[in-house]
Amino acid sequence: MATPKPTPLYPTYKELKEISLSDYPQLNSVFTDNPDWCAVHWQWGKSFLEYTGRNKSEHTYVRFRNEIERFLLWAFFIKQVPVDDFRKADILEYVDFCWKPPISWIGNSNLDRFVLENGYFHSNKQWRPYKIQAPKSQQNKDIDKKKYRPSQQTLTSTFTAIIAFYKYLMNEELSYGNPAQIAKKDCRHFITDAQVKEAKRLTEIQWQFLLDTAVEMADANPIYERNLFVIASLKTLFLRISELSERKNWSPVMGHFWQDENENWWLKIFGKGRKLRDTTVPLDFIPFLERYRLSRCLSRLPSTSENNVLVEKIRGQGGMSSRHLRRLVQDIFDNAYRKMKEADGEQKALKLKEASTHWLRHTGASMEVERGRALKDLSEDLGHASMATTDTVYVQTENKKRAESGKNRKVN
DNA sequence: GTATATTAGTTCACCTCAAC
DNA sequence: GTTGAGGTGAACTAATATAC
Repeated sequence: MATPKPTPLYPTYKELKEISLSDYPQLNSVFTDNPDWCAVHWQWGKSFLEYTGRNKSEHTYVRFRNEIERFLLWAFFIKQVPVDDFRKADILEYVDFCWKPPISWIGNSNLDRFVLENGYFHSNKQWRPYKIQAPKSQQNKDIDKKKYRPSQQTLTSTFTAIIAFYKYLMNEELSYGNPAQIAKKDCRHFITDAQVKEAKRLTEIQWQFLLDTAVEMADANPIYERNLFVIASLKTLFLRISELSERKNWSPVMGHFWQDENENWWLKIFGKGRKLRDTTVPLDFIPFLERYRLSRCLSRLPSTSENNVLVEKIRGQGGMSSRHLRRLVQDIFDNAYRKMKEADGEQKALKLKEASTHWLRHTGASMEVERGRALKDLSEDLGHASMATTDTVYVQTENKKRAESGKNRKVN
C-alpha cells in the first residue's frame, strides 16, 4: 500500500487563533474526505495548542505543534484509529514510525506550511512532517533520506508532547488514560547516555584572539562597536543571547545597569523561565560599556532612568531580535577564524569555526571557575535555579576528578 | 538527587523594508 | 533601484526549570 501524502494541519499560533476553515480549502477537505472523528480530533489538537500558545512560551507552541501534527497525521492516514482508542502498543508503533518515517514524509529544506494566495491559505504540497538536517561540514543537499534518525533528545520531546496532549485530554474528560506515559518506559529506541560531553567553550587564548579581533574591527570601523559590545557582554556577564534581545514582555534598556550604595555595578536581566535577576558587572567591563555608549553619542555611563535600548539597530527602531544579534556574533567569529587560520594554522582555529554564541556564556563561566570563584556566586550570576546545574554543565567536578585519577594508569 | 516538562539556542532558506 | 540590515518560519538540538 502506498503511503498517503502528508499535509499540514496547524498554522502558526497567530493564525490558529483566528482560523476559519473556509479560508483553508485543502485542510478543510481533509475533514470532508475522512471519517468524522478526524475533524473532532483536529479540534482537540487545536484547543490543546491554543492552550499551549496562551500559557506557555512560543517555543513550546512550535515544539508541541510539530509533534501533535505528526501524531494526528499518523492516526488519520496510517493507523486510521481515533487517538482515544490508542493503547500502549499503538504508541510504540507510532514511535517506531517516527524512528524511521517513510521517505516521502521526509524533506530536506524548510518550507511554509500554508501559502496565502488570493485570500486563501493553501496547503503547501512540498511541505513534509520530518526533515533531515545536513551536518554543518557537508553542505550538499543531496543527503540520503534513508539516513534520517531522530536524536535521543528529539525522541524524548516527542514523548513529552504526546504525554502532555493526553494529560490535557484527560483534564477535559475526553480521554480516560495516558497510553504514552506507559509506552515511554518500554520504548526500545532509548539508550542510556553516560558519555562525557565535550566542553563547548573557547580556551583563554582563543577568547583573547576573538576579543582582539573585535577591538580591531571596531577601531577600524565604528559600525563594529556594537558587535564588540555584544561579545564582551555575553562573555563577561554570562548572558544568553535572548537576554540581550527584545522580547514580548521585556525590552533590555541602558537603565538596567545600576549602581548600589557601594558603587558596585549590576545589570538587571530577564532570563529563562521569566526569572528576573541581577548579575554583577565587573570593573573590567565598564570601559567596554563606555566605548559603546560614546559611539552612540550617549553619556559615558547610564543613569537608572535611562530608557535607550541596550543594543541599538542601525536601521529601524527598537531593540534587536536574537536572530540578528546572533549574526553579529557570528560575523566576529568568522573574522577571527580567518585571522587565526592565517596566523596559527587551520587546526588551532577550528574551534572558532565550530563556536556559537552560547559558547561565550560557557567560556566566561568556565574561566571564572578556574579563577576560583565560589560556585554559589557564579550560579547566581548565571541565573540558575539550582547549583547542580552550574556544576554539571560548567564545572564538571566529577569528570575532572575521574580524568585526574585515571590519568596515571600504567600499561605494564 | 533524578526524571520529566518546558524553554531556549542553532541553522537554513527566504522575505521585507529602510537608508543610501 | 539597490543593497544589506533585519525579520520570519521551520525543524532540529541543547539547556534548564520544576515536579517528584
